[in-house]
Amino acid sequence: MEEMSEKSWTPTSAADGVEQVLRILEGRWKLVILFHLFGGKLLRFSDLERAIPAVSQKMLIQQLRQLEKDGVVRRIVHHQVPPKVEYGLTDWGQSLCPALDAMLKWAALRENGDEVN
Amino acid sequence: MEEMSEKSWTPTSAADGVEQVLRILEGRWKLVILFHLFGGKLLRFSDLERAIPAVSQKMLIQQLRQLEKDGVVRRIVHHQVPPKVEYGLTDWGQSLCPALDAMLKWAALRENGDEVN
DNA sequence: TAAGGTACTTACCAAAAAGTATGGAAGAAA
DNA sequence: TTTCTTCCATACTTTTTGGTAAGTACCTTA
Repeated sequence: MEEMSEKSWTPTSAADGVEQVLRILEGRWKLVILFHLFGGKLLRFSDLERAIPAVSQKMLIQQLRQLEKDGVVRRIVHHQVPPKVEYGLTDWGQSLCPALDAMLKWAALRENGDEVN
Repeated sequence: MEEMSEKSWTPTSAADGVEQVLRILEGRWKLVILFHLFGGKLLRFSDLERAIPAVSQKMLIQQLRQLEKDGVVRRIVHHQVPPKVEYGLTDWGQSLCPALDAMLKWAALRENGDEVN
C-alpha cells in the first residue's frame, strides 16, 4: 500500500491530478448539490432551491453550470411554459462515490482515537 | 455500492463531512507539500523551499502551519544554530493515501472514454 | 566587528470567490 | 391586459485567499 494507483507519479504530477479533482469539487455549494443528486435522482431547479434553502439563485445556477461544464451534472430541459429544467448526475458523476466515501472514512479515522502523532 | 460508508448520512451531513476534508486539503500549496512528505520522508523548511521553488516563504509556512493545526503534518524542532526544523506526516496524514488514490482514479476514468452522458 | 545561514514575521496589495438585490423572458390563465 | 410561475441574468459589494517585499532573531565563523 505504498503506491498511488498503477501509474508513476512525481510529487508534482500527483498533486496536479488531485488538484483537478478538488477544483471540480470545491465551491461553497457543490457538494450539497451532488449529495442531493446521488442515486440517480432528478431534481428541478426549484427542488434544489427548496432542498438547500441557504443558497441564492445566483450561486445555485453558478455551481450547477460549473458542475455541468465539468461533466459531473447533466441538464435536461423540457420545453414548456412555465419552464421545466431537471438536473441529474452523469455516469462519471455517479462514479464519484468511492472517492467521497474514502474521504469520509479518512475523516472518521480522526475521532476513532487513532494516535495522530 | 449504493451506500456511503456504514453510517447513515443525509445529503447535508455527508456534504459537511467531505467539506471538512476539502478544507484541510485546499490551499494553493498543500497537496504538493503532502506529496513531498509521503512515504515517511522528513524535510527541512529549506528542503521544501528547494523542492517547490515557486512557493514563497510566507505561503510555505502558512500552509505548513495549517496542515499542522489540522493534524496532518508534524513539526520537529532541533534546537541548534542555525535552526533546524523538520516536517513530516502524522500517521493520520499518511492514511490519506487511499482517499487521494480514489480521486486520482476518478480523474483517470474521464480520459478512458467512458461515456460521460 | 562584520557577514551569513536558517526559519520565520509583518505590512501591504491584488485577484478570486461568494453574497445581495434587482430585473427579465415566455407564454398560459384570468 | 394584467398576473403568475419558473428559470435564470446582471450589477454591485463584501469576504477570502494568494502574492510581494522587506525585516527579524539567533548564534557561528572569519
